Amino acid sequence: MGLNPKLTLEDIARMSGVSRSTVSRVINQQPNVSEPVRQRVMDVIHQTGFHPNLAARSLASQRSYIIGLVIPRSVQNLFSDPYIPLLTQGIAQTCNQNNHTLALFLFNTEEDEYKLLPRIRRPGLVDGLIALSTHADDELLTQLRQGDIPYVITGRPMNLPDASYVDVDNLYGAFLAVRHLIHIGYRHIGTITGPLKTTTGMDRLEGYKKALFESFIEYDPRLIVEGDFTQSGGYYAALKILPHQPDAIFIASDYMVLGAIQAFQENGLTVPDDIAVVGFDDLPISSQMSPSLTTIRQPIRPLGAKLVETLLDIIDNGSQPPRRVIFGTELVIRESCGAHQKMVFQGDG
Amino acid sequence: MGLNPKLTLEDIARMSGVSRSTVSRVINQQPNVSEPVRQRVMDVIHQTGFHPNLAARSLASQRSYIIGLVIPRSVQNLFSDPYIPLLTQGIAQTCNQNNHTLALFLFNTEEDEYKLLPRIRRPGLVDGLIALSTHADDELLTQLRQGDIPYVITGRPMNLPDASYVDVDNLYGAFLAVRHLIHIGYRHIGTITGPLKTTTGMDRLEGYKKALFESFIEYDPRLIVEGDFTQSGGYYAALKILPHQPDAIFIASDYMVLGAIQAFQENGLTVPDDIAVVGFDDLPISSQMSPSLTTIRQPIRPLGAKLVETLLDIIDNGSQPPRRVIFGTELVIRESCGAHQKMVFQGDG
DNA sequence: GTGAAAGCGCTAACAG
DNA sequence: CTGTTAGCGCTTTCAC
Repeated sequence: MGLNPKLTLEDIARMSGVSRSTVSRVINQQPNVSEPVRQRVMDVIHQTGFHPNLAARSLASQRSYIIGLVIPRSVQNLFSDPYIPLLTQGIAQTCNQNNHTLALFLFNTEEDEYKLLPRIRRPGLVDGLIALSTHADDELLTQLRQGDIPYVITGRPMNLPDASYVDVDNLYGAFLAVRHLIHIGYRHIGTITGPLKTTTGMDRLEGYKKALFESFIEYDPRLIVEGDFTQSGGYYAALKILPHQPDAIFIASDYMVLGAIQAFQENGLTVPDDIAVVGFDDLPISSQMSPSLTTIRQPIRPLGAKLVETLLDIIDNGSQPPRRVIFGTELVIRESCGAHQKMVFQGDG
Repeated sequence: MGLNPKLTLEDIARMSGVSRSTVSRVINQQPNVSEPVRQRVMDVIHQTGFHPNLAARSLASQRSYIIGLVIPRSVQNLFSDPYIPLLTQGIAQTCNQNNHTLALFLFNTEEDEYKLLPRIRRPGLVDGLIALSTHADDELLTQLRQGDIPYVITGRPMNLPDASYVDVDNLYGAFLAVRHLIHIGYRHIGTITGPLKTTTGMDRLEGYKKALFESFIEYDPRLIVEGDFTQSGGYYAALKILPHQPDAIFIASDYMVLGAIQAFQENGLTVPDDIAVVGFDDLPISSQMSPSLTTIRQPIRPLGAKLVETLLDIIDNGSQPPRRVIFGTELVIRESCGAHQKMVFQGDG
């Protein structure tokens, strides 16, 4: 199979008795090649195991067919959150399907940031970028806006009116979660939020407030504790909220739930009997843990797929007008909310 | 700062009154440039925000400065295991430090495998590859051996005598874990292994056996259950081992511990009182969970760093002789083994 | 439908 | 120490 490693278009052309251009046309599936010729060239290509050199193609066509995934420092600590690997899987798979290569830019340290940002912007490397969303003052976003590289952001960015992004309906998702708790009968409902300098954190808090408001429940500021989407963040936030004795709690990410539940256990509280829990994300682990987690499902892999598709669209057709895609979310009722114990749940239409 | 996007070496050369070659020399930090000239060129480069085109550089120098990380389908389900993201961080960071770009090749489906393998081998894309280890019959390894791309493998591969790899001392690590349990006083010690068609799984099982053997404890085959390094794998393996009433158990990865502990809880067993546990990896979560996990620490990030360094060495200096790096491991004693309750632990010299 | 020729922007001998 | 020159292997007009 994989025979001569260093063939060029020229060689294939000679071997099939045509010109370089024709071979190029065949490889790129362009029209204007007669069927017999196409066949002949294809045969030679298969027999030789030829692959065109990508650097040369990039240089000539001004397209590398590489897209970059940028994970800024501010979400680095979240890399153990299964959310990111899951999203990455969706992105990687869609890259493959579209014959693009995925470059991964992880910013570990501030030093990385200095070295990496200029490199990313080098011409001839990536055709476009997918950036994980962060707070507004992130250096990365500034650079993206100034640069001329097509990009798309996961999650609505804060001060980037012209940016394209893909997001889920965080507000409505959180609203669903809290309304569900209210329907079951809880009234003293707390929340552990995401970082409130991100739109994701803010929107989910808004949804929480909206659900309470809709049911004429006044919210107690002491029952709102800011988390940071990490497991240990969830743990400490839970400790902070516990003295105020919520009977139920909406936690803005499943990964934080893991930490929070540990805090509950250490304080002798069992879920859902002593405290009901609804999360957000629906990670694979959420259905397997015990008690299984009632949560808001967001379509993580499809989100990754859409990010790639949107980016490719922008690369091909320009960044204007900005693309905005919002995925819906879905309430998944399991054990941790206590619905099955407390009442016969009858839908919440 | 980021001004004109489409400058070329030629432009910089003209602007600083020298030839293209000289600018190239300055950029690549080659000798044979007088200090004044270097200064002048550097000034122009900074003022213009010039970055050389990477595709052109790749083509001319036959080096892309991109290295690929290949995660085969057989470890895809492990992508939620924090081990992989951690390793990826180490790899990414070291790539940055060495001015290389990291390309991520995730094989989700069999289809991906067909599309991706040929693409990876295209000339002009990657300078070399880091492959996560898998079982011997993985298509990927076959392809790597046949191809002419430099590569290095994480974990000793099975039937690849000439391959370079970076690994930890799995056998001795497992040995440490089990010897520790024996020292504390347990005698009916079980193990949940990794996949036994991988060297990692096999070596850790060997270490378990060796420790028992050394203490003249005959091993009970019913206390050895094969896992697959996943959380749910740990769960089911634990269910399978429980009827045979081990008083302690060595679990070949911390991530599997998470599943196993859930199985213990559901069966009314508490750790370490009813069953002692020692894991392997020492993930960030291992010290935070409750009870905190006694485990074998392996230096995951340094491992990633060494992988990159080894690969770059191979790229520069050839793949012969094969490089083999084995990292040591370390027993980290926490709560889950019950050492502190059972006895005053006095080291195990 | 096919081929010839002109680059893409850089590196790397080779002169000088 | 610096400049000239010849490619790297492909895409892409433009003729025919």
